[in-house]
Amino acid sequence: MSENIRVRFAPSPTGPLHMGGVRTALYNYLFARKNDGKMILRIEDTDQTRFVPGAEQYIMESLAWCGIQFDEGIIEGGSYGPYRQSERKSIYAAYSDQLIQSGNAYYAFDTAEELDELRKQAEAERKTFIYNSESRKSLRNSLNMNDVEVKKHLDEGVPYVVRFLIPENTSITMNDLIRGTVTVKSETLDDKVLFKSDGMPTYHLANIVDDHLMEISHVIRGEEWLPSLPLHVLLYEAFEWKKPQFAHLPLLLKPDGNGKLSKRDGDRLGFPVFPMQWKDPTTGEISSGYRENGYYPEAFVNMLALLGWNPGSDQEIFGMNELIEAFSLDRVGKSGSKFDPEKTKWFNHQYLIRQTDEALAQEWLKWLKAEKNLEPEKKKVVKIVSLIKERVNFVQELWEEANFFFETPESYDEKVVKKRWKTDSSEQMKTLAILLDDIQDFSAEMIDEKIKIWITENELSMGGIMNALRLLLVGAAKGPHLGDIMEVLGKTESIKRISSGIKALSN
RNA sequence: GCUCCCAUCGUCUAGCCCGGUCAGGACGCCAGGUUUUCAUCCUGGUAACAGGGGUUCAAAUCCCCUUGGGAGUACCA
Repeated sequence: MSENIRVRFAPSPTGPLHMGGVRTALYNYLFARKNDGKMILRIEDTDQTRFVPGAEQYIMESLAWCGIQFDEGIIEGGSYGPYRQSERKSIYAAYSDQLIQSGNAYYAFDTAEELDELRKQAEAERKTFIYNSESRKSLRNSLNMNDVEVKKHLDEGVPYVVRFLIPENTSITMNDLIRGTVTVKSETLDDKVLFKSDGMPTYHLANIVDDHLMEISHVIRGEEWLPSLPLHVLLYEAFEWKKPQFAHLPLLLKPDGNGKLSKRDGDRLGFPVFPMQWKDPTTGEISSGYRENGYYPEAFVNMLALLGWNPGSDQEIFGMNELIEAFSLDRVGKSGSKFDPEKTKWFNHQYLIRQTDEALAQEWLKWLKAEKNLEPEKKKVVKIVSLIKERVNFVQELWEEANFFFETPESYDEKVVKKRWKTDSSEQMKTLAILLDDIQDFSAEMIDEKIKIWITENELSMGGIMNALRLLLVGAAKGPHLGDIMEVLGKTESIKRISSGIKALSN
């Protein structure tokens, strides 16, 4: 029996989760489900200064909207809790102490200001200050003090942090499921802070301790963590703990130019970068979300899944269960992916046209009530939707393609008038109106048949008649089959539009 | 700057590990066809192995260098 698969998604509640984060969560989720493992949500809120109210709630709601479910977490519970690091505060100090005792960490009494100053100085000389095997020899830390001095500092309550002691002259070899073997020399690493002077652990310590305690088997996270992997590996070794397997996901890049996808790109190029709308609690600024923009969560997830992973086949449309079935970490690419807002729309189109007419009508009915204060008969809406759904990417775009079903045209597209409204159109339309009035069963089939016969008998041009008629009924050169339009409008409305149109255009 | 990661059409990508295919698919774009219009749809087209060196009968595929891009470099995660 192999080990139990346990993965976690560990966001920091410092703001809305952006789509890159959603993708990381998604890959974790797919991996867990595929391998009969557990998916855990852990909130990493060790930085009290960056706490943003509502962010935690937002993260959970977004993931729920996407259909990403957790087996353990702050809502779901579980036997490895608590799942919020701020509530695990008491756990970490002992591990920090353990590292000091084993000689893997030390106290550092340098103040933030002192270090800032050193960084500034180094920068002036076009160098970078690093707290490492070289510089630590001349700084205010326990490595340079005897036990009495250290104790004195501690007893007097001098603020301190705990730093990890990077071993000298070794090379660290790490294995990444996506990148293979990565090797780094220990001299290039710095003695990272593990425990802050405010009594909270840093990400590095809390993360390793919690992953160990929660028996995480696979750490699947963004590539921005790759540079701290050596530290994490060293930490596991210092604790003498079994390491999880690591997989560092490539980043999501901006659609144009270079760099990591950011909120600004969305504003600039006009697409959401967040799954749901977010209102900044301090500035009140609103960032748009996929949900509010009319995207189906399935489409959003499908798009995200294919951004950096592929099934190795030509299939592009995947439901969640199909994604789970097909997913594997070794088909995740190594290079960053530029996000394509256009293809995202295409995905939504694919999901929209797969909705049943009934379901789509239900959605649109809600929209019509909310946006246009219309409450049309459902049967009619189902019919309209069946006629036009192929044309749109979003439910809210249906109106643009179908407004004429609800509103009598008030103006007529001038270009079309010029092209389609001929001198004899007026007479022809009058005759046609009488013909239509005569039809008892006002169905598309019947209408089509009658018109066709009339046109043939009088040797009229199909295009000429139909285009002029369309102009009167729709006001423009757009829309589905005319027979269908008239069936939906009904006899009375159709004839009314023809008469008023003739009147308007004869002036 | 330093450390690490990455590199196939404009974009997402298959192919690379285990060298031999007209380098395949999708989005977008363009053209043609269907249609009473528009859209859909169908057909076709556009367009890539970053550059250079090796290894080999043969390199997108293996090796090296260059270039380009990305990330990290906080008492943030």
